[in-house]
Order: sequence, then C-alpha cells, then structure tokens
Amino acid sequence: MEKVRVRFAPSPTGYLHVGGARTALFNWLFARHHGGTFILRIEDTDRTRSTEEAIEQIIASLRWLGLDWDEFYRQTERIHIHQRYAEELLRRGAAYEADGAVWFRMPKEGITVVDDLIAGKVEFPNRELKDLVILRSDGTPTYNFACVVDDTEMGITHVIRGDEHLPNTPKQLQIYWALGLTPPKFAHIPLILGPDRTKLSKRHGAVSVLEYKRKGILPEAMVNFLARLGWSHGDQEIFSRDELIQYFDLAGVGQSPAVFDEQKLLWLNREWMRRTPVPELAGLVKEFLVMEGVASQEEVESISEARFLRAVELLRDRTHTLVELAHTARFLFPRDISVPQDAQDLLRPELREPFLALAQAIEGLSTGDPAEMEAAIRKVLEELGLPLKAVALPMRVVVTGSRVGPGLFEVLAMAGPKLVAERLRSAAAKLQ
RNA sequence: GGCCCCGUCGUCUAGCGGCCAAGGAUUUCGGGUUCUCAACCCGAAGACAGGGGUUCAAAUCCCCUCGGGGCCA
Repeated sequence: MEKVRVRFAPSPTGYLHVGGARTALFNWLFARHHGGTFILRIEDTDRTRSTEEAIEQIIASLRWLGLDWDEFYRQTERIHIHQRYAEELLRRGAAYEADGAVWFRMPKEGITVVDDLIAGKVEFPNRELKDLVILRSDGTPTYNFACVVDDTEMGITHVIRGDEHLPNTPKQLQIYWALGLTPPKFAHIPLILGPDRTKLSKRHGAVSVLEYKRKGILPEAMVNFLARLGWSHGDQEIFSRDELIQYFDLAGVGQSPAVFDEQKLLWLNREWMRRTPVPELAGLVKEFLVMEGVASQEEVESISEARFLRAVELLRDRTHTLVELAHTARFLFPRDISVPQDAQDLLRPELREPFLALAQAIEGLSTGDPAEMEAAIRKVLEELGLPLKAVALPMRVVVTGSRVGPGLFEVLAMAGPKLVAERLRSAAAKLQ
C-alpha cells in the first residue's frame, strides 16, 4: 500500500466533542498502525463562527488524549490555493460565475457511486446533486470544495470521517473527476448517538472531551472507550494504546451507530485507574484534591508520601473517577469528619468507653503502620472483652465519615494515630 | 418532503450459510468471602424488529414492511 496519509479536520466553532474525538482517534490509529502520517487541519474558513479559543480547546483535547499530529494546517492560510483550483475549474468549463460566486456544475443524470471502505458501494442519483457554490462572492471557498482541494494538495490517501458526510461524498467525487484527479479512499464511520438515539449533542449532557478530563476520567480510559464505540477486536474490551495501534483496522469498524454509554466509560475508567502505576495516579489525585477543594496545596504537599501512595492504591478500587477518589481521600487531612445519615445508628452510647480507651492506646503509636495499629486495637479489645466486630464499623465511620472503604486497620493507618485519636475522642464526647 | 445509512440482550459488541436451542463485556439481581464497601469467584435475568423468499441448511444472502438516524430542502 502507498504510504498512508490521513487527516482530522475539525471546524473550530466550539469545544471538541466525543464524536469528533473518536473520528480523530480512528484517523490517528489508522495512521500509526500503518506507519503513516496524521495531519491536523483546522477548517476555519467560516470566519464568523471560528474562534481562536476553539482552536486552543481542540488542541488541548487532542494533547490530553495523546493524539499527536505530524503536520498542521489552517485552511484560511490556503485560500489562494483554493482560488487557483477554482480558476482551473473555470478554465475547464466545469464551473461558471454567477451572482459574484463561482459555481460548480453538477451532472444532471446518471448515478455517482461512492465505493466506501465501510459502507460498501453506495449509489446516489445525480439528479439530486445541485450546482454548488465553490467560491463565495468574497472569494472564500465553501466546505466541499476546500475539502477536496486540501485533501488533494496534502496527498490524503484515506478520508476517515463521520457518516454525516456520506451525502457530501458524491459532490466531492464530481469535483475530483472534473479536475482530472484520483480521489482518496473513503471510510465513513457510524455516528455516536445519545441515549435517545439522536446524534450526540450538548443536550445529552457532557459531550466535551475536556469536560471528561475535569470529571477525572483518564485519557487511557477515554481512548479505550472511544475505540470500542464502533470498532471491535473479537471479545477484547481493555486495550492499551499500543494494542490499539497494533490491532486497529478499518475491517473491525462496524456499520451501525453506537450509543454513548457513560456507565461503561466509568467502568473502564476504574479499570484504568487500577492499571495506572500508583505514583503516576497519586500525582493526578493531588491535582484533583486541590481542584475539588478537598485539601489545600500546602496540606497536599506536606502529607507523607508513603502513606499517600498506600491510600491511593487502596482507595482507587472503590471509585470510578479521580474526582471521586479525591473526595474519598478527605479523611487523610485534618478536617472535621461528619457521620453520614446512614451511619447514625452505629453510634451507640456504650461505645464511649471503648472509644476513649482505643484513643489512648492509638495515640501512643509512632507510625502509621497497619500491623501496629491492629496490635494496639486488639490488645485494648481483649482487655475490654469486646469482639472486633463491636467497634469496627463505628470506628471506621467516625474516622473516615463513611461506612465503606478499605480494610479497617489500613484505613486507620492512613489517617495516622493523631487524627484517629482525635476523632475517637471527639466522637466519644458526643456519645451521652 | 427528497436522497442516503442503519436495525443481535437496556447499552457496547462477537457472529461474515452449517461449529449458534446465539458468545463476551457492561448494567441489574442473587450467593460465596469480608468489620464494611470494592475487587474476585459462582449463578440468574436479558437479543437475532416483523413478514416473505433463496438454500439440504439463514442472525448471516435477496425483497417488502416497520422502526431509528443522517444529509439536503
């Protein structure tokens, strides 16, 4: 096969949404799989709707997803090239001028066949094709025309884009042919739908890629999820970036639209949180702790690294996003811990004495070691003649503010002897 | 309205004429385990839109209907 060259060509009219991100991903994977070139082309000829801010957002989104490009273009910088091609069409008699604009003449009969790599051969009756403005009266090119010119000039071999462009394809083919050019191969990928089965859009909730970043989704999870929307490789669900590059091909892309299911994204995100090296994950959690206002920058910086790593390692199994993880780590910091409604019944008056005894024993501990914590607690319980079960959940609740979490001794060790003793005393004081 | 695309469990999908009385994942619900939750293990529920063909044989091929969607107006 000739050297693959593909492009992602967003219009900078807003944030990058997940549908666009998946198109970018498929192009990128195709390029990387075949050792080809991935081009980012900003289609900003519609100057009234394009903004610099949107361009920055798109770039930030692609960077976050880890989709790097080999070449970068802006359509507005290429207008003289579009105009040159329009002149060529005029010269060939394939276009004409009217009302100050340049029009492309479409055939009125016959059919145009699009031989699509995914949809197969699709026939369009030419009577449906209407003459097309290719240059507006102000000299700027229109979408279908600029697209053909740029794809040609950039040597694009495969146009991989959303299904909504399929009806544009016969028009573009006519332009290629009128110019005496060989068109690239086309691959139209099925759309991503919202839960109501219409094209995914803002009214379906979070659709911006950066919004998912803010929600604490890992780029690995997002990439994995997006890849599986419309593409599959047997029964495999979890794919690393390298595996995707290795396995991705157009043959694995399906023809039917896919509903964006956030629940599966969350499941994948937890899977990827578990697969991410703890130190790396911990670094991200620290950012979210501050962003979410769970702890201050100073508190985050001063926490014991070993204890924090251990906390992240254990806490990550119980949450689906970095935001959730950050919130469940709240008890690691010197903050008031309130007992949730569903745990009030655990705090019985007879716990007062045991709590005080435990506080005293734990207070004397030097480190945050789970085994040491366990030994101290069991000793006290033995003296009091109480089973662990009698105090386990209540202790957990007053120390962490939740009845769920990792092993009790682990959790207490994470909080450290000082905070545990303080919280036990404070709870005991309220038990009358 | 015209043209085009799509139609397997709620959702993502495997399946490309026989290996399918349809497999995996997720979700939901049970059970085991645990101080609790999660994880893990076991189990349950859950789909070939409908109707005609073609064929010895169809989820897989063809046609129609129905449903959904996209583009253009």
